[in-house]
Amino acid sequence: MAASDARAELPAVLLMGPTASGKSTLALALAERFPVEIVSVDSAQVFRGMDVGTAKPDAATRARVPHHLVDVIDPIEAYSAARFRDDARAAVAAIRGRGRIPLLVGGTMLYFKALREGLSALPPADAAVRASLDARAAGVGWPALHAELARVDPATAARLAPNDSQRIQRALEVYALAGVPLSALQGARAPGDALGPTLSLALVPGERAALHATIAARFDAMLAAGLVDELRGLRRRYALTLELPSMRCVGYRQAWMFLDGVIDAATLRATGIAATRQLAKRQFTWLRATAATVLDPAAPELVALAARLVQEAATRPRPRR
RNA sequence: GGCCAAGUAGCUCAGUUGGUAGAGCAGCGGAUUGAAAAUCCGUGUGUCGGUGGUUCAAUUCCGCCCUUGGCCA
Repeated sequence: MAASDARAELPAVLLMGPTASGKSTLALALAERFPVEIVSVDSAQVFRGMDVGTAKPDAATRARVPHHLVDVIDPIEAYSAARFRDDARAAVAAIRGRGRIPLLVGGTMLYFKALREGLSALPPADAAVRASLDARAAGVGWPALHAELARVDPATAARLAPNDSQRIQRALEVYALAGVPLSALQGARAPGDALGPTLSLALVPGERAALHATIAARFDAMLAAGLVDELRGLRRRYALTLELPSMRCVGYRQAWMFLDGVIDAATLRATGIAATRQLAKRQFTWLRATAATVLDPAAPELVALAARLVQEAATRPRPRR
């Protein structure tokens, strides 16, 4: 087997886990033992300038280990699962091209899914169509638009709740742009095997109470590190609104209300911590349905165990395609 | 020490003209196809502070006690 073929078959390592579970720490430990480059799978770390609240790796860390898909857009812009799928696949190919192992680390489970299973061929988001739908919903309410969806796309309407604003809007948007129902386009997915061989690891804390304590401590650390000041600066620099995807991120939304005087400091802390716990809970739900080797972050030999799994995946003979 | 008010779900509170109680938030479970740290769905038994009394029946009425807050000494 030629060396170039072996390189092309290096595994992509997927490291998934809820917020504050220790993913980054484990990833950096693996980076000391293997020639890896990290690909962030995180819908919040893509925003430039949002460093404190997204627990973004610092400059020293990024100088030591290459990080991809961090700081890719401004907070007034929007990212997407489809763009992530494209960007991540390109990054994985480039990393393999350098003979290194792509280590994809993060907690945005929809992005992992888009990467592994692919996405259907659908029209991209259209700001004008969305603005129009938002305006109509403000007048008649989302249940009325849900009823409208039921007339043009009964299959999609049937699986959506009348108040699921985001999905109703998307379904109507697709119909407006494509002229055919979303349900008619979703059947055929672009194949997800473009990722090549993968090792899927899930870092799942066994004790919820311990994770909750970690979450609280980490949010306090973010406040102490200047989360509110960071947002104040961002609001000066950009024409931000609370409705932007960036400002819906955990911590920033609460800090925004604090800066506006809607909530006090104690409420900022309480709601910020609660929102983080709720995020973690949704991530648990994804992980329970995701095929992966489960690791307990509290395991004494965690790094050694993970390293062995990566070693095995990297040296296992793989059939030529 | 006296007077007043309050003690009900993890938290903030509502309520029962006596038939053992319910909201918001939190928590927990689930969904998830170009905004996903988003969006949405489901889920509420707790010595109703303690104790004695009245009553067929007390969380509810009465007595005493405890705790907290306020006012007066």
